[in-house]
Amino acid sequence: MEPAKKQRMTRQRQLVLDVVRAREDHPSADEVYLDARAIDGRISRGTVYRNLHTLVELGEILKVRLPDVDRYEARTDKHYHLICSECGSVFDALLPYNESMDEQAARQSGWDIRRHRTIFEGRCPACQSQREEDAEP
Amino acid sequence: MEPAKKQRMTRQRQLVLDVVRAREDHPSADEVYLDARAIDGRISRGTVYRNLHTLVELGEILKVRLPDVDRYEARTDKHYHLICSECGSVFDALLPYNESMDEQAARQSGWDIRRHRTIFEGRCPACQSQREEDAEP
DNA sequence: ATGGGTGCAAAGTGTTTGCAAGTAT
DNA sequence: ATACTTGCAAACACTTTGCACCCAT
Repeated sequence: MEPAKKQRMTRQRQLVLDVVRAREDHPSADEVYLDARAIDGRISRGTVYRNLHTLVELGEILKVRLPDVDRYEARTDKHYHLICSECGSVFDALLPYNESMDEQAARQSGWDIRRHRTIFEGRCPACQSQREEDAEP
Repeated sequence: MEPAKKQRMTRQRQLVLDVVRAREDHPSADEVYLDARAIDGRISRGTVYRNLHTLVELGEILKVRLPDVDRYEARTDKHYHLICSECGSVFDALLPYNESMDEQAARQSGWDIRRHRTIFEGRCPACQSQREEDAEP
């Protein structure tokens, strides 16, 4: 295992953390960069990417792997996500994390299961109402 | 909605399909390309990517979205996956697809949920035994 | 002081696409 | 004959990285 070097809290790292915490949605790395850039002006994309990784390692934020890009959020407990296949927006699901699925999967497979990640796909309320007209004939 | 043009079954498309069907694991696009290339020699990466997409649309194969790259498989029913965080190998889970989670999520969120995708993360049996020595003290 | 962090820009990775030629129907 | 498909290579989108300088501890 690695020596686990001690991390510093730099101005930039704090800024990245603040930006993620300030957003209710699930910003991509680039969106975090743009927000941070609006405040710092000199911060670079590389720094944002590096700090997002570091903060995930530190357990300060969560990375959500989605079809197109990775997104980040300040909520760090295990939970599920909903993604709208129409507009691409992402929300946290209310449905509680199902621990027993990990036990079941472990028992059946012989794997040492650490966790699972679940993403629900569908249409969000906004996109549903926007499409009331094109129902099947 | 689009006109839905009629697809042709070209030699290359058939080859891509055959290659995915011939593999028990979950090959990436590039792995499919290499297998196909071993048989065709003239097939290009672009063609493999295009045909993987087409075959997914046709429902002939399934795309599995994983952390690093997308992978493909011939099994097309809804099912879960296990990924080993050590060696990266991917397996189908035995655990049955839980339809009621979609209903629950829909009820709670007001979304029109079509499906969910679940990936279990852990260590496969091979990697577990390979590491028996570094147990916690 | 010193080793982790930053900004910059170049390099990677995996995937998509424009185009002229080829081919399934 | 028609229009979908191919091979090629260039273009893309997102992310990582080498390097010299900087700064939190």
